[in-house]
Amino acid sequence: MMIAAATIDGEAEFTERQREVLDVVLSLMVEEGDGFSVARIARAASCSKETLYKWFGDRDGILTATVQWQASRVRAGEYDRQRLDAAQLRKSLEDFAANWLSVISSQTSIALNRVAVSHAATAKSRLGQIVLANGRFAIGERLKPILEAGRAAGILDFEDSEEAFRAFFGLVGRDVQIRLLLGDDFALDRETIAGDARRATNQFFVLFGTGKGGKRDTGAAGDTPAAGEPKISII
Amino acid sequence: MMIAAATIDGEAEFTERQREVLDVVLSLMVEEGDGFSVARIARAASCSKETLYKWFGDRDGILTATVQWQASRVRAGEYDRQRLDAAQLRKSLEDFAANWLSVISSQTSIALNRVAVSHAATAKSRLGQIVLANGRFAIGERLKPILEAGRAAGILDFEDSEEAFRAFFGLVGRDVQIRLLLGDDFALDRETIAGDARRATNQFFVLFGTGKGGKRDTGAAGDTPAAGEPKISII
DNA sequence: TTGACGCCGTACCGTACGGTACGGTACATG
DNA sequence: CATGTACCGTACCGTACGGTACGGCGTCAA
Repeated sequence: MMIAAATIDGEAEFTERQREVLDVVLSLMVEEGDGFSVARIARAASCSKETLYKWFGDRDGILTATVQWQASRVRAGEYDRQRLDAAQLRKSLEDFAANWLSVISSQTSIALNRVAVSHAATAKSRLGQIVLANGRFAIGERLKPILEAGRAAGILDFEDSEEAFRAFFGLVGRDVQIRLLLGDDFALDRETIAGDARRATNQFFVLFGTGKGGKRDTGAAGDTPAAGEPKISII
Repeated sequence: MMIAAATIDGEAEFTERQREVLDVVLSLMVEEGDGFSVARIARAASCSKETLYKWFGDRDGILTATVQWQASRVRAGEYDRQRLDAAQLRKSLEDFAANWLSVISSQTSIALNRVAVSHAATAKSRLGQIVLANGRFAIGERLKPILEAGRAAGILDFEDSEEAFRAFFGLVGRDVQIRLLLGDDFALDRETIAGDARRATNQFFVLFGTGKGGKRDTGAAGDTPAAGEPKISII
């Protein structure tokens, strides 16, 4: 009984043992996509199939719980936005971009997105919605206040923060995610990520900056501080 | 015997009957993802499973042939680049963007990309590479000469045409493809596509235009000519 | 007419999977 | 100790799928 439930936003409550099992499922996803059987999960996690079905209902419930568990795990990292000058805003955006690039290029994110995409074809799965809510839309809701603060401070200029965010999204991500999802294993090391983040931020400032304090160049970045560990989530 | 073979670039040769069958497979993909059996294909296409296996080898061969058939089908549409002034270049890019947006938001493209993404998890399938070659990289190779012509004419300024293309790619696509792949069924009608294409082109000119003849605004587009039918491919 | 060929429809086979049931064990509670 | 609970390991079941085999039919060429 007592199937572990959770919301689309990833607010799931799992026991310690359940989290262990879900981590095993996650590693299976990374290694084999979603082409593994429930029996394989049970073997890898040293638990019984009966327990898995009792906890999560069915196979799709196991995958859903895994995605929610991953989503709820990395919820930390609030970007400070006091002391807002152009340099500070630029650094925030750059960190944000680097962080997001490191997330979407991680094996975990690729695996989760692949599974969610393949399950999105058959509408009877919420995986796609969950990944969207905790990926694309979560970072949108987290970045837009920063952009709006930049506008309030006279550093940025745009009408719709959603549109501004989507432009930033495109400048940062470009073709990275679709290429990775389709199996193009091109390298994306720390230096590349940092350079891409810097370039995207520069381009964003060219498009939406007011000029009050921002440098302007659209070329490739030179030396730039390495991005920190991923603080924002997700998927 | 005689399994129908084709290259990664989609240069496949199929008989009329084979093409009929592959179109049926394509419609099945659109309707049900890749969760259909070979028996289902045979029933829907009124052919025997034995014939399918004879033609395409195995199930993965059927899917691969379908992707290649779709890729080889829509190979038309070469953008003219004589008479290159800024307005002409701007229109080319705008058409290109609108065209690509209409392609990636089509049910066919979404279905094919979903199948390719899910199969990219297990390395024993070429689907991801085929879609990449005929999607992302094909449009890159088709657009970059246009960009370089614009640079040669003094209208655009960039160092690396690949980087310029990727910026254009990001400005046009933004979050559209990943949202659609994950099942976010948001509307993308002709007017929206035309407006997005115009906005992206404007932003691209802001970033990479020399100013020799291009208007400059980054805001949302007003009235704009509707995009034509998809002329460039693909997937 | 005969035979070869290509294809359809269907039956068949082995397997692997999702899901359930059951026995056994550790532990906690009274 | 007795009882209940939660779980593991394994066996089991029904089904559905990938892949193969076979009979039959239309076509075409000799």
